[in-house]
Amino acid sequence: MIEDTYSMKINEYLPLRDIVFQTLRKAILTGELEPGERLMEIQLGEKLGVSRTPIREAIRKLELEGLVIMVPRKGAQVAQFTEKDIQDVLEVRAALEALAAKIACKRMDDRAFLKLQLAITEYEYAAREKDVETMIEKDVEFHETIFNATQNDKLIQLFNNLREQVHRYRIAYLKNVGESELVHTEHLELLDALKQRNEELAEDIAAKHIQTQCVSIMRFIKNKAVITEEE
Amino acid sequence: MIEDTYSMKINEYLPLRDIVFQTLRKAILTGELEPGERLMEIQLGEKLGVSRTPIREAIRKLELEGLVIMVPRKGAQVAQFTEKDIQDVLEVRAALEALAAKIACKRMDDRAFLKLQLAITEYEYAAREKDVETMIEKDVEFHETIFNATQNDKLIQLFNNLREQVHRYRIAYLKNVGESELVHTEHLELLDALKQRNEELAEDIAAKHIQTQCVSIMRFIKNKAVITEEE
DNA sequence: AATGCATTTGATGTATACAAAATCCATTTA
DNA sequence: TAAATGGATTTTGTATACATCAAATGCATT
Repeated sequence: MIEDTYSMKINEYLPLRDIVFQTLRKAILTGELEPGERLMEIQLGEKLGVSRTPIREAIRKLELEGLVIMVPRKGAQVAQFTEKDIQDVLEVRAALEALAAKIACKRMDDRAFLKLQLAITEYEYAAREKDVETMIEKDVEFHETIFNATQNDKLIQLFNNLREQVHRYRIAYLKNVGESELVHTEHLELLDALKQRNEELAEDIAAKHIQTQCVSIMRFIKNKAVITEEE
Repeated sequence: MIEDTYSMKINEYLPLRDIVFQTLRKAILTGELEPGERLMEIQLGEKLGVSRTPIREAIRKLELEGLVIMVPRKGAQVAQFTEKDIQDVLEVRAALEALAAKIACKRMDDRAFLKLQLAITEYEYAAREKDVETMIEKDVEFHETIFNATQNDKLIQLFNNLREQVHRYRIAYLKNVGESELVHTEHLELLDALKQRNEELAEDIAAKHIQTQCVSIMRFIKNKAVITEEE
């Protein structure tokens, strides 16, 4: 009873700054706020119905996360994300996915395996209906399950950070049927390696999987660049 | 001339929040602010001679970095860092060091090799005089040189973050002569592997090097726990 | 003496006020 | 006509004021 009240309160209570933080973050990641766009405190405050204080505190967090950059005496603007930034992030993420796969090999139990299998299957269903939103969701679920299995909180934290950094570029590239099937295949392979408890193989597949993504995203960006230039 | 003025201004101008951020961060990492200690805004503001606003914004960043945790309606307190946290961080760092070593293998030039050699030598000199401060400095320099050689900004950023997370626990364990010699030896081995451009070997040594550190720090903490209990 | 309730204190969360800097636009001058 | 200058406007950086909540204190009652 006491725990119930307590946990309720935790979920219930959210400072405005955290709501603003999540709101702005989502807006940046979905592209609603475009790279280079200025984040003006009063304007955002009016839009969200809060004062400058929570806005500023949210911006401080976004700043540390690298989603916005501060120009002295000019305020915040949405960070530009170059191709190199994406490659850098994915290079690191590949290493972390490999690490996660290695650790998960030791620690995953049947329940976790079933979770992975479910995510894979639901991904497949979504892919058939070209429901990209759900596909991404299930893809995230697949990787999240592996990271959670490591029980390494720092690793999980970094994964969440890196994942979101490239999120905006993943939204669209899965629309390509070829890519989406490749993702499916690689997920199956990884699950298999994990079940075999073959650490080296799992590491290898996990890293390669991200490298594949990197190539896909790069291709996607290059195409998009051409498209948006026409607009 | 214009560039000069400009760059001067960049270095010259620092918002109070950033000064406060760096100050508090250092205080936490050096242990001046102890784990569990509350960070009260008014009190800190009086101490540092600023108002609550910059204090709060600094705390938001420390919060995202994981150095302080927020208790709803109770404010910030210095994060407790358990043994598991250290192990988690070092497990991740080992993977990142391995990645850095692999990439550095491809990219390091003679100048970088000389920098490493210099750091190693200066470390050795400092070790002879039991100048722990300089030893740590040179150790950091060694690893930093490798990470910088990767030219992967995200990797460098994460390294800086992880490095600082365990900094407070490294201050003392190098005092042990045996540990300090082991560090020296492993640095030499890594430099050798890098010069050979042997990626697999370099990865391996780099990861093992951090694992060694992890074991040392754990041993150090266990000893310290006994000591501080007596106090 | 212990418990329960009211008051008070003090801290956080949020909003607003003020100052300095940067930007923009119009006017002026060469 | 183009460049420069000066003031108005806007925005950030910082400080302070107000509201809300939590815990502590103290007093009264049992």
